[in-house]
Amino acid sequence: MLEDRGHRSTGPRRDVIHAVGRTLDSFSAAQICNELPLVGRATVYRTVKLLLEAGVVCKLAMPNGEPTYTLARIEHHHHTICVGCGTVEEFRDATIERLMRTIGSDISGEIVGHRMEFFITCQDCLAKSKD
Amino acid sequence: MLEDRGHRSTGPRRDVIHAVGRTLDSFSAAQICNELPLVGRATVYRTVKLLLEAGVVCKLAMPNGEPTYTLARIEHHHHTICVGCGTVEEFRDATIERLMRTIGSDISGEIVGHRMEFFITCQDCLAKSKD
DNA sequence: GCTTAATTGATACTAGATATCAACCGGCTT
DNA sequence: AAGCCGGTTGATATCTAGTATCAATTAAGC
Repeated sequence: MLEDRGHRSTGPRRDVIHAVGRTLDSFSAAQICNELPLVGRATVYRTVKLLLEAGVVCKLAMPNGEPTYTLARIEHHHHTICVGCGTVEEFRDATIERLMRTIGSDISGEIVGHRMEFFITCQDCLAKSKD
Repeated sequence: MLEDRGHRSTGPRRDVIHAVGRTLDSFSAAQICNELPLVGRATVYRTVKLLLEAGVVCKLAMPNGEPTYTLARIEHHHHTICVGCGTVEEFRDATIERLMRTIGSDISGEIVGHRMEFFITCQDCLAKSKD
């Protein structure tokens, strides 16, 4: 429990964090609420927000706009989202980081961050679509 | 009114489209509702959705996640969003498009689209921050 | 002008998320 | 071990963005 950023280690928080840790690729706040009926909705959202601020999870939007959270395993990364099955994966590419630096000159103002998502059809879905 | 994609040209729709056309960089659906108290909320959302489907406007998320719409003046483009004043601008760079093609090999699966936003501090805000 | 199907808008509703606030409890002190 | 105290909790209410319903309206073709 690497959380203490000035916050208390409480039962509900541990529960939420464990539930999040158990997820494979992505999860929604509602999902966590279902898994933990004993923990209040508000607490789930609050805890997820803390994790978000701590950089432990990422919040991103599915192609249809529905918000989703994912565990951030890699420091700085982007995401691939399969439009077929919704699977989210982390992805990092040096080319992108290089691009960010070179592109700075094309933009008036100072780049302070960026967000980038790739919508893909994953191998599994490609295979399935061949039926 | 380049709208007719199989939809009727009605008063309320024209109102919404004019209101959208009047916006400078970005707008929210709620904003349009305020400007047009005579038009029902549902109709505003419906019309914006039509414009979205027609590719006339883009929907994107501000740094805080709040959804915003912008007029799409350029065919395929990305956005810069000033974290200071929230101004949204369109932006297009051949380097990015090239990147998309080269990056395909790093991703397992087939890229069907991408989303990319730059968070910046614009010139105005940079100037202001020097006080 | 008439017909008809698309459209409208009031209302209700959903989902994601935050505000409120009294009760609660983690962590420290003693 | 007992006690304090502010951070935390969770039931509830509220908010924002957006969609569903459905009777009443209206655009567009005849």
